[in-house]
Amino acid sequence: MKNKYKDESALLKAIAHPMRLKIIELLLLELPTEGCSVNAIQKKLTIPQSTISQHLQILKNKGIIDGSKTGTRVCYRVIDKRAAKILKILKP
Amino acid sequence: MKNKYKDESALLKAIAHPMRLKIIELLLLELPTEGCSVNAIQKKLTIPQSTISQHLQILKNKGIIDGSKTGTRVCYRVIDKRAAKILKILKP
DNA sequence: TTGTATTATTTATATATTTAAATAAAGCGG
DNA sequence: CCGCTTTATTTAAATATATAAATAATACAA
Repeated sequence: MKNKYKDESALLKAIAHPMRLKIIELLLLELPTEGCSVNAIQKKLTIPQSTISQHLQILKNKGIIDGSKTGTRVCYRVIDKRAAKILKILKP
Repeated sequence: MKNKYKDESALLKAIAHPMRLKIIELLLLELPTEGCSVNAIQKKLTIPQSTISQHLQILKNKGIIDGSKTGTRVCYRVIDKRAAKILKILKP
């Protein structure tokens, strides 16, 4: 049977968290001017680094973001178009 | 502080379930020809009535759907435009 | 009124998610 | 090499979610 919405719900579930929505917003909007590193994200939010890394891994595992490492830093960016579209619907 | 994404994540979380996505799809697409009652929904899916009712209450509590009762039946319909838009993004 | 159909709620259990601290790993500067 | 910075992972505990059975509530029909 088709139309089981398994993948789709997994995508939504990964996005459906206040912190992760905020992270996606940061990566979409402030990535050009400010940084895209974990550290840059952490400076914006007020939560421990490990928590941020964990959220980033959740997003990465679903293919919503991707990270490119240079030195010790990792620059994350949003690669799933649907995530960006959904964010625009939520905050038009 | 603004932009906490609390409401937005609650909306997504309510939608982020295979069964609930399917229910929303049914209500959006088959509501004209087929029925919009809990029973009509149950005939499409293969899960117990109580489970469907519970999913419907979750969607209703977030204002995603609304139900109008006539007799013993309740006709549900999607009232949140964002939910419909998100579904269209997921299944274009 | 009695029974039947439809939907909602309660209860219990299993599973998943969230969080932060602690620790590990990996690269760079001195 | 040593210490520092940056990021990831593991662990444990708290909280939330999902599921189905059982039960309740309601309206209608006979």
